[in-house]
Amino acid sequence: MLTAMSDAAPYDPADYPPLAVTVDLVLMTVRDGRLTALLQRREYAPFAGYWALPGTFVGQEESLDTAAQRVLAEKAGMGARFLEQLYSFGDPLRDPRMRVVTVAYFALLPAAQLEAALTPRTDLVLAAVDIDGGAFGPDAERLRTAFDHARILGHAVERLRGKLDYSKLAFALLPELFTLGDLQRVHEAILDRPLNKPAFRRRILDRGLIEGSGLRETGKTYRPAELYRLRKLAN
Amino acid sequence: MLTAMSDAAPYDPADYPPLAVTVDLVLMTVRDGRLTALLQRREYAPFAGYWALPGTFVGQEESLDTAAQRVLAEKAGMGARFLEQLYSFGDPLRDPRMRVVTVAYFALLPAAQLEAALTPRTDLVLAAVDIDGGAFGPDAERLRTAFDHARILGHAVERLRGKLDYSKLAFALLPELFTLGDLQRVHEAILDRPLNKPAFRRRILDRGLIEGSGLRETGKTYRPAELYRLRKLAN
DNA sequence: AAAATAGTGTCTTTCAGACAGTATACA
DNA sequence: TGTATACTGTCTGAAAGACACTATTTT
Repeated sequence: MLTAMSDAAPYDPADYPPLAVTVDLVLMTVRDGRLTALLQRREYAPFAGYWALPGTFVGQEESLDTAAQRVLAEKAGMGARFLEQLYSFGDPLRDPRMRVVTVAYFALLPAAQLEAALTPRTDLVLAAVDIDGGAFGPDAERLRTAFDHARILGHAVERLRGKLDYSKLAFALLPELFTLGDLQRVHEAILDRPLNKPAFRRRILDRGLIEGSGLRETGKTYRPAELYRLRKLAN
Repeated sequence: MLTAMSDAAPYDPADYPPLAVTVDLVLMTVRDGRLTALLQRREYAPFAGYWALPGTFVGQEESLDTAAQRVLAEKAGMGARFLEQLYSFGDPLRDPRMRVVTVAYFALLPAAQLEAALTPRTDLVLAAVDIDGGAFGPDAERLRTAFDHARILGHAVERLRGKLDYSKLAFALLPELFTLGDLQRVHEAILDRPLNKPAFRRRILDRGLIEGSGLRETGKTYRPAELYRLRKLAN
């Protein structure tokens, strides 16, 4: 029986059971109006042929955030515009081989940037995801997900929706210059429902987070929209 | 250098560095109009004389939630009305003795219930907390907190505020029967600001989560308020 | 009656949804 | 000129803040 550590004298190493700790990354973007996450096909048992989140063991001298950034750099090449810890999962049976506690993170990237980083790989897919953690391939077929990763995906979508209105997270999914239409489509993809255009514009502009660039779209067959950018100011 | 595990063949135990994993608990209540958390005075180095959150090591065969419930039972006797994972902290230097990753939880209890469970102990205090993680003793003196526990406290207060409006968490801080005034005082303590009474009543009653009991307060020197209870219905 | 809080009515402001209209690019 | 989308004006309804008022209990 374990006892509460703050009751105890200084630790005896025999007192604590060492566990493996990993970080799993939900790397998301909005592509073609759908919220998607990067999944990797597993080659080996268990769950061979199933799709899993990219992850890594946490090193002995490494913080959780650093481990997450390391996974991100491996998959997407250095930068993400948004990286945040999501939730930790520690069911003793979540990995059938051994006891592993995982700390899930989620990261956001503009679609163009993420797709560019992925080109060489064939075992990676950007899967559309829903609030229940369901993942769907290019032909809308359901993908079988490994371990408890469906649950992690569901948490990520939920967090994204919850923070959309009061954070700057949507801008991490867009290039530096974007139109209000682009921004609305990102919001609609995350919330999975259409939004009222005038109300959306008013709400966004009233927040004062973005400013017009004076530039306009080009190459469109209809009236080009003004390009906005995130204001550089505080926080 | 570690490699992403989903690239690797089945684990070689030498591949992963085992870490100690603990659970720390922010056990909160509202007392005398102030949001407070349970802290325990540390007897031994490091941080002897400082105040720390109660915690425990996570057992080899034990889920994170179960470990949190175990700490809760040790401090408050079985029941909490609300227990939720908060955030994980894994800075390599957060504990000077050894590498410890901690998963923080927070739990809510009515003040009367928590105070009853605490009576025998003198090394425990219900400290008023603020959004910056500051902790204050019975005479409003600032308490020195151990490890990164101030940061954990700040996260807990922030989470509580964020979820107050769209969850039932406030009711976990009240007895089964309570007045609308009691409920408003709980909200005000968590948000640390006064609320408008008619607007508060309308908002709460329109949500339909509570129902009048037909009973009234007794023993008050002024008009007794109606006692409400949480409706037993769905979710 | 005084004191103290419970509980209500109503005015105003704010903000989102709805919807129709005008504006401007290219084919 | 047609078409597609950008952008705007305005009505309506929902909900919160402010504030004054009435109600009900004990002392």
